[in-house]
Amino acid sequence: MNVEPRELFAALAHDTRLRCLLLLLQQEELCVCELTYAIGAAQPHISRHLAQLRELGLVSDRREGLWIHYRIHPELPDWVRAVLQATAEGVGQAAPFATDERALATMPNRPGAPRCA
Amino acid sequence: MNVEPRELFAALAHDTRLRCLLLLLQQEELCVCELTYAIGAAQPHISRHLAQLRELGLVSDRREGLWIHYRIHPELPDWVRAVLQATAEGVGQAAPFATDERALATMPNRPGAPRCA
DNA sequence: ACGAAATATTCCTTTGATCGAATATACTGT
DNA sequence: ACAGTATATTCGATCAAAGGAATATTTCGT
Repeated sequence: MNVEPRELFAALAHDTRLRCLLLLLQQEELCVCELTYAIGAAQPHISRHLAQLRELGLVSDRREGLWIHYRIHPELPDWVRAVLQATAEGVGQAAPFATDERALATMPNRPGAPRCA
Repeated sequence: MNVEPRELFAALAHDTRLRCLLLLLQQEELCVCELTYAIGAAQPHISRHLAQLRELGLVSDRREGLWIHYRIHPELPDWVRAVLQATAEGVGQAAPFATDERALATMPNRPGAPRCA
């Protein structure tokens, strides 16, 4: 897979998209409602930005019934993953990224996780 | 020094700025005319984008007579440097970044280097 | 003080991204 | 078939970034 640096960085240059990517970097897989809850934005807002990440090939999606689960694209080039990893280490403890994780942890009725129990 | 990820990535999301930064990552220090020659753009174009990098604190500048030498800001946070490094390793061998280095290598009358001989 | 070289800035126009609100689509259970 | 839930898309308006061309600034040598 080929990722143009200009397009990658343009994608990362928006808080909503970066927050989604950093959450996905931690959580393996998340559905739209989980991302919406964690970030605390309107659903169309999240969906729009997820669409951009999808069109760029940065994330892949998988439908499971009513839910669509997103994850970091499995074939993402190593250097792109390294960029994300470095960013997570650099700013992951600061707002709003750290608070996103905490918000997600307190979400009730999460799809996926509950049904594995 | 504090760098907002949104601003960092917005800065990297332009080829001219990324080309300047990747050249500086290799060359320690370069003046505007060297960057202009290597990239092959108009001087005001380069100068404008260098100004943005400077205002963001990503590069520092040093005047020496008629020339102004730029370098990666010495106090750049580690994670930002890691992002640049990963990018250089990922796309440094591809156009236009690789060709910039070759163009710079063939530049005649470079300030700085010549007078050290 | 003047001309020349290196660099920076301004002006104006154009293009592209983002947003809120509304609406559309896809799937499930009954 | 219908209602409800999750997700995606469209529309129109707004705002910021980028470009070309021209010009300003700083410094040096004489």
